[in-house]
Amino acid sequence: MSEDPRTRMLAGAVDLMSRGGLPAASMRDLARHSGTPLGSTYHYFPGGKRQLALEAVRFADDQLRSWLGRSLEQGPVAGLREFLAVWRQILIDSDFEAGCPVLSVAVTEPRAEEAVSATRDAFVHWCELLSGSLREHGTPADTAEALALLIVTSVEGSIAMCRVEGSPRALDVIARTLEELTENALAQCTLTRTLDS
Amino acid sequence: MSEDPRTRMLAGAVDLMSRGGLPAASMRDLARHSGTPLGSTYHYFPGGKRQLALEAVRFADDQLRSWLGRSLEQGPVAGLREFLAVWRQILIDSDFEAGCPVLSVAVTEPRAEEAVSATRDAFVHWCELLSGSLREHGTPADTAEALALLIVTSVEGSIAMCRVEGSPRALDVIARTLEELTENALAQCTLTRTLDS
DNA sequence: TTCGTCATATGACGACCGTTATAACCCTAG
DNA sequence: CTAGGGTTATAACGGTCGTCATATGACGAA
Repeated sequence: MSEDPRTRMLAGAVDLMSRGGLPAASMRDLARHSGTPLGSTYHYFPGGKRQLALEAVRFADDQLRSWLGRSLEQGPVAGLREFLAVWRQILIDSDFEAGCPVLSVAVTEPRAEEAVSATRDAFVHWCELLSGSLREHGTPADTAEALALLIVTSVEGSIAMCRVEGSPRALDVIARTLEELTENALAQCTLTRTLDS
Repeated sequence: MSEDPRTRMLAGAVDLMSRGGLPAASMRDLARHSGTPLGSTYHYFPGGKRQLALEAVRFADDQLRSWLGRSLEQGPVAGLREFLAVWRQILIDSDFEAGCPVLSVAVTEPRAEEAVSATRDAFVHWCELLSGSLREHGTPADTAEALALLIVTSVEGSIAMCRVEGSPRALDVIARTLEELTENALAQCTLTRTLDS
């Protein structure tokens, strides 16, 4: 609750962004929402809203990468489950008013903004974490990449769909399919390895 | 180019929305963009921006449903290809500045707005069109629904990802996977029917 | 022609935006 | 205690937003 103001502002910006994209995260709302004075904003973020948006996206990216990386130590399926569980919790905790902050910025901002390239980095990071874990467990590189991309994109789409439906249905339905596909990719590789030996 | 002003405004609103969500579609920009006077906006849309947003989402929904429905007459795979091709074209024609207008509104707007429930309707419509075609070709209902949901969500996520990447890569990669999954679902059902007879 | 209706044009209103300047405050160093 | 830099508070700037009132034009009906 009482971290340093700068971190509080970043976390607040992530939360506001996840509810309506960057336009919904006004400097005044952000100051009120994070319990910091409006005047301080430009003390911590001299670059103004652009810098704040950029750092907020990276903040959300780092946070999810940390969660995802830790749970991937227990294998790709555990990582997938964590990936899904995190977003499901965010949806439910916010009564389906919040979604993925990275997607919100990706959709909302003009493509030239630095914050947008940070969203691309975030998506790529998540894909690489997942596909890397799949490859470590024997999945061929192209299959791993395709499956990781399918996971990230369908989860992002599902988050938005859940938000407008006011229900975690979409996320739960694709969860089953994605788990099957992942287990399938892993089983196929163990089969291959068995045949090779 | 010279349809009635009301339709021009709706099409213009869809285009602006697809580039940065509803906040990016200001009434002034829309008037300029669609070649209609600002004062006329409230003549055609007395409900103001809310009504315009609602109708614009339905407009985009109807348009895609028409395209999708027509191509689905040639089977689920043809429909899937059309679904992907439409978005790919929009991305490329706009130099990756435009995405899915429905997703933009879904992410941008507070959940209480009527326009948001129109986005939910759109997503549901597309899922139903796809899953309906799959069922018509013998796929079991639950499999059809899960696959259709996976298609719509992953395509939506991919559109956003392509936009920030400035490349159709994501869409092309998931296209292959989705086609395989669809053909698999169809093959499995014909196999089942063969065994039954 | 005169009127009335539909469409276009213009300008203004209050509200909020991002941003900045400036004044008050706290707290540690000397 | 005093001095001074880092932080907080307040007010204001120009600009854009959605919205509306009003004025001007087009044009068929009486």
